[in-house]
Parts: sequence; structure tokens; C-alpha cells
Amino acid sequence: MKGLRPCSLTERNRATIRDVALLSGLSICTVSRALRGLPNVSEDAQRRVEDAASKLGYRASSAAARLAGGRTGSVAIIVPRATTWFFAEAVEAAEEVFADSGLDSVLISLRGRADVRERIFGDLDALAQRVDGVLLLGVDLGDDEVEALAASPLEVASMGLSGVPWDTVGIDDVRAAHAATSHLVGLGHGDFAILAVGEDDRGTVGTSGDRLAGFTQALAEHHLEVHPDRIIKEPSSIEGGYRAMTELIDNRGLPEAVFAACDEAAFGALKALREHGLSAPKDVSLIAIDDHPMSTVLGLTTVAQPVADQAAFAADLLTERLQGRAGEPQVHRLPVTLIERKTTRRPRRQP
Amino acid sequence: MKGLRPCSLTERNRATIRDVALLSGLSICTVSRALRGLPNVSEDAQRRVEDAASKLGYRASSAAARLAGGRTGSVAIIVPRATTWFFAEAVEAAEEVFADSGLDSVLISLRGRADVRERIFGDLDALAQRVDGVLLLGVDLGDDEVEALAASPLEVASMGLSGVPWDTVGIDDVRAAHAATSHLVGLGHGDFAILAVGEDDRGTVGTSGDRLAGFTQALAEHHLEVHPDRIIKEPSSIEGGYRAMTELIDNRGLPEAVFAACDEAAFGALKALREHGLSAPKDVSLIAIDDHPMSTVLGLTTVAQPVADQAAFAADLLTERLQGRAGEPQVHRLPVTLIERKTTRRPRRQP
DNA sequence: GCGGTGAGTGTAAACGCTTACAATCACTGT
DNA sequence: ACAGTGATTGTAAGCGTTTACACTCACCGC
Repeated sequence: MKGLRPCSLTERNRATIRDVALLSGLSICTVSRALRGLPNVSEDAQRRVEDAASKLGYRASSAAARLAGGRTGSVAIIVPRATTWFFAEAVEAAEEVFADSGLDSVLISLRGRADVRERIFGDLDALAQRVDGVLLLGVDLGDDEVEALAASPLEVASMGLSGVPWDTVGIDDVRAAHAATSHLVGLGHGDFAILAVGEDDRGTVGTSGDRLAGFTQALAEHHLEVHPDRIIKEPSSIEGGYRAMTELIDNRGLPEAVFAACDEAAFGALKALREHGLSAPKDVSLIAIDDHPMSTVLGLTTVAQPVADQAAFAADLLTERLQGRAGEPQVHRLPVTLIERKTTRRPRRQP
Repeated sequence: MKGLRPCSLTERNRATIRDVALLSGLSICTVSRALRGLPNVSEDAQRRVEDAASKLGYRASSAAARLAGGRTGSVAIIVPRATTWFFAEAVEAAEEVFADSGLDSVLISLRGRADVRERIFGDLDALAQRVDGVLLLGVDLGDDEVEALAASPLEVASMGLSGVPWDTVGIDDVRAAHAATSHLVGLGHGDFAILAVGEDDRGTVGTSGDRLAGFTQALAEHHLEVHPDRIIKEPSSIEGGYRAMTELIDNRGLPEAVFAACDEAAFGALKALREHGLSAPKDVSLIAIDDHPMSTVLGLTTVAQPVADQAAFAADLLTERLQGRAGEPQVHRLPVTLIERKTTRRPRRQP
């Protein structure tokens, strides 16, 4: 207690840990430990520190803490795109969880820009310098990226990813697609198509791949085969859905029932239908996955998934890891529910 | 499983400014100056520093820079909500600008939570400790908040705010509403309503207030008065628009033409119409402001505003401020364009 | 009594940068 | 010649934490 010269804290300067030490009559070190809830602090000391800190309105400098080897107090939320409803919803839910834990959320949108992706995953050390952990929302990762992330000092959690060596939460996409398709089959349809399953250089993988699998599987269970012609590979977006449905109408022939990979693709499909003087469910049954807020407006039948819940859950898991939870990576699948609205119905059998 | 990780890689230490100094044969101080583009560095020194830095893959530690009184290298993007299309679009555009300038974007969503708002604006020092600047996207500020922000060391820029002592960009909401309303008038309608102009404890202010003003003004120019009954105060959301239109249909009587404060409100209105067996433009002309991606799907006539451009512009202004630009705060208004689609048409005059 | 133990506390050295201030050096005008 | 000047460079003192390590005391079993 002798090395500390009294430091008059003026009104412009924040109180430092030193001021707290002085006021509480303890050393900086003890204060630091007390503040962080570390062991080996007597109850008396703990109380004195807390009193002094609150009296001074003390708030630790994150910069100093970070530099001294502590944590940065922030996490990165990485998304492929930030503009779609799905990701906006997920980002906000995650941000809320982090904010409530006192963590700053650094948003990183890949925006489909290869240079951005490169910049981030190519230098994870740089990222690790600025954040403690990474929350991946719907980012499809290459093996090399998974490896790099796992090897980095960063804690990681993800949403909508599987087979990764960290905590992850999502829905069972195969099952969701299966449910949607089964609904279509149950209605009595006989001719099916699947819309807007995206494709990247590794083929139809990830979410799209799973949904296609669920679709195929459900049909197979009813001894129905899927003609390759009925699988329209377009991005899972309004535009993609629009182009896919247009292709169906113009060239491949309208099926009785259509399963769109996501609600937004279904919206695009609806637009294409309308432009051709067609509509659902009159001319075709249409179902999707998501339950976008616009789906209720358009009466779209869909398999609802809890987007915010998934993201919040994943954010929680990451937060816990950052607080030191150890153990095997967890995998959680949240349930989905079919919401029947007005774009699906039994086919009218032609005479 | 976290089983095998190359320890050597993880343990590796980054190059520090010291290493650069050593390699270049210059002092730390000179290196620091060279790296930051400060004056009083010879061309020779500059080159040597750059060579050494790139050879070592040097990246400054933001934590250390921050602690030493320099900049944090990050900015806060504050939004009232992150889940709507409007804000998602704006956030991503801003994030892109910041990322390209090497700035981290810390996302803060107010989420309508008073405690969050309090936490942020009540302790701007804490925020200033973690970010260099703040970008406000569509956040309606109280006078006290404007004052606090202006008094803080933070650089500030905003989108969709006026009368503030910092750079701001937006559209002319009065004029946009005027254009929308004039379109309705030009079509020959005689009975108008405005939907989903939000209201907070200070009355109808900000964007909603301006749009209401533009509406009233356009009608006044044609010697038309607005009955208070025809101003439906509800939040500018799908739900709000739905409730507003329902109120109109059920209780106040369907007008000939409706101006919704934003596209999403119009979507809600469309839903209400459909539920009553009505539709636009058959039973009512409907126009809004925004040009949401779903508007093309639904054929909504609207006044398009460049959301991403506004946000990017504001982000640019903030970036420049952070780089030392001085001068009077700038105010920019970006142009809007009326997009006529299928929810508006001339009234069929009853006999 | 005595080394051993462990909880509670303090000392001081990092952490990697910024920045006053001092130092150097070639010119300048007188 | 010589103080003055301005451009360039170096020295070293912080910035506010964390943390390895040392220290002080009961208190223990023997």
C-alpha cells in the first residue's frame, strides 16, 4: 500500500483501479481479483472493494484489460448476409444475449465477397486480437476454415451448421423438409418440384442439401421418384424463387405441388405465378420453410422454425464457453411446426 | 472434439512494433509515426518501415493503441431495431463501408428496451471507451441525448435525423410523402387516409411526423382537408398497418385512397383488406414509402428511397470525421422516386 | 516447538502502443 | 563563426489492467 501516490481524480478522468485501491485501502491486485470474482479474496475485502467501486462509479477499461492479456469483452457475429429477414432476426437475438452479458457484438457480414471472407478466415489471429469468440450464423464453412477456427484461440459456436467441433444449434433440416413434403403428399398430390435449393462449388450442401434430402426421402417413402427436372437449383432468395418458378412454368411444366427451400423463395415463386395469371393454391400447392413475417400476409403455408431462439441459444452457449464452461461440444436441434395457411390444398382431379 | 491442435501455431506470437523497429533499424517512435502516416518521416524511413512491417506481417494491436490514448478502430452502429428490412439493409451498408476502412462495427440494437437505451446514453463515457464514433440509424433522439452525444468525445453521424449538430443524411420525408399523396390526388381520388404514423410520448415526430406533414400539405394544396379520423396512429410495422386498416374497414369507413407510412405498414394493410374480401387497387388505392423487396412481389406502388446509399453515405461521413475532417456538420438529402405498380389506380366513379 | 500448508494480500513486471520532450543534423542569416 | 531554425529521429514516461511471484500469518500434525 505504499507505492500508491494519491491520485486526484478530476471530473474529466474516469476512476481507475488505482482509485478504487486507494479508497478501499487495498492493493490494486486485490481489487482486480475482487472485481473479477476470483478466489482468495476475503469477504471483508470483497465488500470494501465493491463499496469503493460503486462510490467512484468505477468501470474497468476494456482496452487495458485486453492489453494485459485478459479478454476483449467482445464477440464477432459472422453472417453471410445481413439484409435478409432470417439473418437480421438471428443477429438481433444474438446481440441481445451478448449485450445482456456485457459483451460487445462486432458484426461481420461476408456479403458474398470473397475478399472479405479471405480477410477474415485468412487471418484469424487478427480477429482473435479483437474478439474473444465467434458466433457463426448460417455460414457454410469449408474444411480448411473449420480447421483454422478450431486451431485458433477463439471460442466458437454456430447456428445452422453440423459436423463441427464446437457448440452448434439448428433445426433438423431433413426432418423439416420431410414434414413439408409429407404434407404435400398427404394432400393427394402426385407431381412435385423443389425450388431454389442453392448450390455452391461443392454441390448442394448444407441447409439446401438437407432440405433436398428430406424432400427426396419423404417422396421415396411413398414410392415416388424425383425427376432431376423437378429440382430447380437457384439461390434461396426472392429472385431465385422467382426465376425457378418461371423456369417451371415456361419450360418444364407446372407441377401440382411445389416445395420452396425457404419462404423468400416462395415469395418469388408467388410473384412468378401471379405474372402468369396463376396462383396458389388454385393452380399449384406451395409450401416452404421459415415462417417469415410476410408469410402471414401472403397466407403462405410453411414449416416454422424458431430463428431468434436458435440464435439466442447459440449465443448463450458461446457466452458460457467464454465464461469457462468446458466439455464436449453440444449439438442442439430445435423443433419446427407446420403452419397450414392458404397456399396448399387438395388437388382437383381432372376428369 | 478439440483434440489435436498444432500448439506451435497457437502459441505463436504476433510481431510487435518493436520487431518492426528492430528490422527496419529505426526507433519505435519513428515506426509508429510512419505507420500512422504522421508528418516528419523521411521517405526513406517510410519505405523501410513499410517493408519491415509487411515482411513481418505486422498488425498493430488495437488494444494497445486504444490504451495509449489512440483510437479504438471501431464504431458503434445504433439502431432502434435490427430485424426490419430497413435497418438490416442500412446496417449492412454501413458495416461494409466501415469494414473497408478497417473499422470494426459494433452493433447496438435498442430493441425498444428502455433499459438498453438508458445503459447506452446514460454512460456515453463507457461507450467512448470502446468505440471512436457512433452511427445512428433512424434513432429518434431526445434533446438530452443529442446534447450528451455532442458533448462526448465521440464522433457522430446519423441517418434519418434532422436538426442535429453533426453530419446527417436522409431523404426529404415531407417531400416523399407529398409525392405519394400527390400521386393519389392526381389519380382523381377524393377521400384519403394516412396509416401507421407512429407516435411516441413527444407526439408524432421524426419521420412519421414529416410524412404526416407532407400528406397534409399535399392535400391542402388541393384545398382538401384531413379529418382527424383519417389519421390512424399505429406503429409503422406490418402489425400496425394491419390494425390501422382493420380499424378503417371496421369502424371508420374505407377511404378511396390510403397512404401508408412505410411499405411494411402497407403489407399489413393489404392483409387486412384481403381478410375482408377486399383488395387494392380494386377497392382502395394504396401507396407507401420505401420500396421493400416484397413490394415488387405484391405489386405495391411506393416511393422508393435509397436505404443502403443513405447508410453508406452517413458511414462515409463518419469515417471522414474519424480521419480528421473538420468543418460544419453536413446535411444531405438523397432523392426518392415514385414507382407505380399495381395498388393504385383511378377511382371508378359510382353513378 | 517446527517445517508444512494454504488463504489472503502485496509488489512489480509485463502488455504494445502513443506522445511529450530531448537530441541530432544540416542549413540559415548575420 | 554562431545562435537560430526546421526537419528528422530517439528516449522514456505513461496508458490501466493482469498476473507471476513473493510475502505474511494463522493453523496444522507431529
